[in-house]
Amino acid sequence: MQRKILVTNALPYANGAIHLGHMLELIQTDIWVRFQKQRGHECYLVCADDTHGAPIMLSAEKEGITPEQLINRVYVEHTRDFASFHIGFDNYHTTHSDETRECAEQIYLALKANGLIDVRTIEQYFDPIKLMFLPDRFIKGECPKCGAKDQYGDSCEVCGAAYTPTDLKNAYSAVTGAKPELRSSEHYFFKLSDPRCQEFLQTWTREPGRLQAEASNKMQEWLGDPDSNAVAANPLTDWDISRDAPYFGFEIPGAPGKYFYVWLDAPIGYMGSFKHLCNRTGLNFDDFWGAQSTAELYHFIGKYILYFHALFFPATLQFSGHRTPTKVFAHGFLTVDGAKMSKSRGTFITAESYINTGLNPEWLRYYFAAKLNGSIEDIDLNLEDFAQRVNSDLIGKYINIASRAAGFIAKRFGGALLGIEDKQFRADLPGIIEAADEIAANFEVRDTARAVRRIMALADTVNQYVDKNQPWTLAKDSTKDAQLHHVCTTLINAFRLLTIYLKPVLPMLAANAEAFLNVATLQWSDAGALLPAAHVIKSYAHLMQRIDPKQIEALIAANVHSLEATATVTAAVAAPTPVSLEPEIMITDFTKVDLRIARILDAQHVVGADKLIQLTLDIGEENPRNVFAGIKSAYDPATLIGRHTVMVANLAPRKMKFGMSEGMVLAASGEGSPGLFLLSPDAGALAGMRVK
RNA sequence: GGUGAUGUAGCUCAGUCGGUUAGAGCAUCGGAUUCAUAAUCCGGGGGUCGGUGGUUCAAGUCCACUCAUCACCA
Repeated sequence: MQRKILVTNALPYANGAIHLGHMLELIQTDIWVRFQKQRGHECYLVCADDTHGAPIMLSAEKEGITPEQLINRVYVEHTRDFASFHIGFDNYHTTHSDETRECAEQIYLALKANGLIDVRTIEQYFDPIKLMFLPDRFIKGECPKCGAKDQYGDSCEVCGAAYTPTDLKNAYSAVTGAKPELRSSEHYFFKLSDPRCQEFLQTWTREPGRLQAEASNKMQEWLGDPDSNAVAANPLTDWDISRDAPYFGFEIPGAPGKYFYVWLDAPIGYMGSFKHLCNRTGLNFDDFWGAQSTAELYHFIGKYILYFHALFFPATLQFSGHRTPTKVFAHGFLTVDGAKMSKSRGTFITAESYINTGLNPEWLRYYFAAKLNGSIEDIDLNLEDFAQRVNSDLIGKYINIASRAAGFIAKRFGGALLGIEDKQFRADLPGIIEAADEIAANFEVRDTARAVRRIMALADTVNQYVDKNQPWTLAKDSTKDAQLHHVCTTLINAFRLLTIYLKPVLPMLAANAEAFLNVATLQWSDAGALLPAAHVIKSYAHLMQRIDPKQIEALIAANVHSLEATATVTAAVAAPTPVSLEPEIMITDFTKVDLRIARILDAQHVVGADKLIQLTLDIGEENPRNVFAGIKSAYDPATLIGRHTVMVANLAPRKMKFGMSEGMVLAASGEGSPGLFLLSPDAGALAGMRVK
């Protein structure tokens, strides 16, 4: 039966770069969603940038731009990073949108009509120069417990004490340095202390399957024990959902100068993003969010925001006429080499730096998949282990299978396969077909670590099969052609099955493997059948490069003191040597140049060429273009496959030493400064789009 | 300080309901092989299961305490 599934992952805050901690969650979510789609289910992944709040407002001000300008810029950066790691969002939106505003207002008004909104006056620190109330994080002072200086308003980094800003000694505003004043103001509260909320959450958080066991335990701490006769030891307090102007966010209906707190509209951003998708595609919003919805709804989050997703958000949904999440999936933190990510050690690794250093995003996808098991345990990225494991598993075990068989199939049998009986295959390589259900079950419960272990164990048995049958020996005896053909066909079929199993984790590699196998997009159900007799496969080209430990070193180097590095680059760019421009042209001259977005289908070294890389480019034509590009000094072909760039599509074909070049790709370079930089369109651009 | 987790080989991790001699991959060592990008196969070495105490015929597994790490809360 086809399931109807909506998935979200936590909204990244629009105030900083995407780093590998974000990628852990994005990759986990993407693998799960790709798996569901591959299984034939109706499944959507939506997310958005979280754009509201004081930090955004103040950051923008510091840069001398509007919050809108800031979040627009960050949106471009974020979506670029997601695309480069193959995160397949069905919609990536922003919380600063009409859709999110509509949802937030509707929810607020419904809660209000339900008697769950309370207004009361509270006292808060106020910056007398900036004329704004200060969030806890923007008040600093001396720790009331240990006396450490320059501590934030919520907790002390030196002694670990937690307190409120008013406890700080010699408090000052982190924005202006002024001494903050206590001022009172009316705030709006969501009445979580209402018995209806308490009762609902006590039941909801304990329902089997809603939360992971560890998460459910943790929630009981906040909710108190419903089985005890005493009043819950730790009853929920009402949740302050308003902030005073100036605040970058949505004004609360009927409350001039009051804005929704960013954490109210952030999860509602899931709904806003989905609504945007509905408006685009005609999906029915209420089928997924209405109180009567029978669709499945899942939120992937980090464990540190369980509080919001397992308590506040379900309660706001429940009492505003919506359905609640089917399940909330929390994951742990990412550490690098056993420690918190650190900017000074270079382990605070941004997604952008990972890609720019030339590392393949699927290496990271595989490594994370190999470690994620669906629990909320922390995950460590051990860089040495990362290189060894990816090289050994993916290249040594899995890809090697195709590589070992393909040569014989091409040279001896013209690329054509033998027909293999299902029964025969199961006898030759027991377990490979049979494992499909078990591996699927592992993916379903997000135990990708177990799935990967199982798949690699299968790859081991395939390599043992090669060793046992020694195709290279068979190849020397002309009477054993049929046997050789059988062995190699079995191997290609095994490779195809493993590709099906790995596809959620390695979508680009799988796409390239599909091209090699000359098959249509592989669905999970394709594991039920082998390739037919006389099926012809394409010639084999290496599907993935090994990790060179030097690349890891370069990655760390690129992230050490990343702030200074950025500053240096900016300075270098700011002082270019004066350039002499080409003679002025008219627009008609320019439009003669037909620039197109090209997707790099394949990139290969050119034997005998010092500077060239051979590119296969898709610009939406029937046949892909063959283009030679002089970018070998700056790019590793393997890292180019799958990315988009810009090409001159109407350049006269030119015969080169190594073949016909049907266009050129564009790259930036500077006189005297090293480096060569291919152009990339922002996320969303499709192969064949005109650039003008 | 309280609560929730985690701790198993050099590294990364399995270990179900308590049940033979605690497993795998990688790394390392020895051998084989040459189809494959030095890839692959066979074999060896390597562990007081963080520590202490308990329950039990039997504990990596259950209980108590304790140490270390992480998070949340006060």
